[in-house]
Amino acid sequence: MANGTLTPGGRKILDAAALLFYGRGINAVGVDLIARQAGVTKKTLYDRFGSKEALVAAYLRERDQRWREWLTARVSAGGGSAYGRVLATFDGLGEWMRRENPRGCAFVNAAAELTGPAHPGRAVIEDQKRWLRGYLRELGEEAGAADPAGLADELALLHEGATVLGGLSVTENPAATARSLAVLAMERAGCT
Amino acid sequence: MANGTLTPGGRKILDAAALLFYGRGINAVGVDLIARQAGVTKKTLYDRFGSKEALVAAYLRERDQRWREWLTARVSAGGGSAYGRVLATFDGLGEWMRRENPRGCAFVNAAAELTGPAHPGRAVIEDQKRWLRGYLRELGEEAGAADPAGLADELALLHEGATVLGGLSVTENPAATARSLAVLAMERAGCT
DNA sequence: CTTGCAGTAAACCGATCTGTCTAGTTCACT
DNA sequence: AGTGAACTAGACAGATCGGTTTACTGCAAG
Repeated sequence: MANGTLTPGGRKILDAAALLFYGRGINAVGVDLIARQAGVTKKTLYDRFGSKEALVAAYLRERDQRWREWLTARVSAGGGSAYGRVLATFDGLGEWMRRENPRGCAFVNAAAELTGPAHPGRAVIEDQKRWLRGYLRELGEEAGAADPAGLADELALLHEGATVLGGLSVTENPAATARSLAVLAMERAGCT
Repeated sequence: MANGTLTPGGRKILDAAALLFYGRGINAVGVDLIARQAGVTKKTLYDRFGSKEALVAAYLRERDQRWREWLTARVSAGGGSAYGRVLATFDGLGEWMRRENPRGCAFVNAAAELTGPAHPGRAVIEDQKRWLRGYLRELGEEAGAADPAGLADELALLHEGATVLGGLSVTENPAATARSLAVLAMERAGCT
């Protein structure tokens, strides 16, 4: 079920599901609505994905992949120093939030709904969070942080905080706030 | 429908609802289950609260109230300086998370599920976030922050970030991490 | 030419959803 | 003694839930 091996019907279903799941919540969206919105019958949906659970997991997996590819590409494209690359993750986050995350982090939202520990979506959520922390740790290491793991914890916390505040639109520009705190964190960590 | 004016049946319903809504998600919990868990009939539930929407709002309202009272009491009881009171909010958050927030912020989780703008719970969520920011702003002011509003944005972001990470249990002690970042933010703000 | 995959159309399943209703009981207050 | 509030018990309604099934069409590859 890799991305390329998706039938046209499957593609339409996943696109419709992504929009509906993120916009209205996972439990609030039924498979009938997804199929209708995708212009596809329910049979096609079950032929392609097998269950709603699996469709949810596929939705999260694809969103995770898109975010990773987009962020790493944007950070690499900047061409700045290692120090600058860490800060670029916050600029990237801000842009992503504006464009794709009006309702906050899709994974945090999903975690709020997928309470059963057996749900296949839970593994995807954990993966997503673990990846970001690992990525930030790498960048922190390259920037010469004295304690890369500790710095990664701080940076991850800033990322999550910004995303939540952006979703609740309680603050003006949370990504910029997070970025300015990241500067302090990096200075303390001895980054250059 | 103030807290004290709640009938015994209403009390049991609200207690059961709070446990179920927070633990399993709002949309995943039906009124039948709430009534059964409360040892009460559905009629009582509808006589007391009128609708599930209203019950959800009441649940959020009460949780908000409990959090506010607990935090302010804890911060005041410390008896420290204004500077110390700001940091005490993070100690309080850490304790609260350990005791009451294993699944993250109830309001962020609720916001993920209550996507309809007309839902009465949305106003409670906004209130909750606005209150925390205002409280942090007051404390920052007392601590002599050059830009109390800006500092409040930073502190609120740290609070939310810690809560989210705590709910996903991706980091060891997110409240302590947030607290250490808060120190940096306060130093920059010129707090004494 | 045929096999098999991707798809449509639509009926069907049992369970559960929010919400309503009737009928009757307990109990405190006046 | 009488009233009204709070409650139990349980049937009922219409909609929707996730999921299955049967029958049929279009089409590309061997």
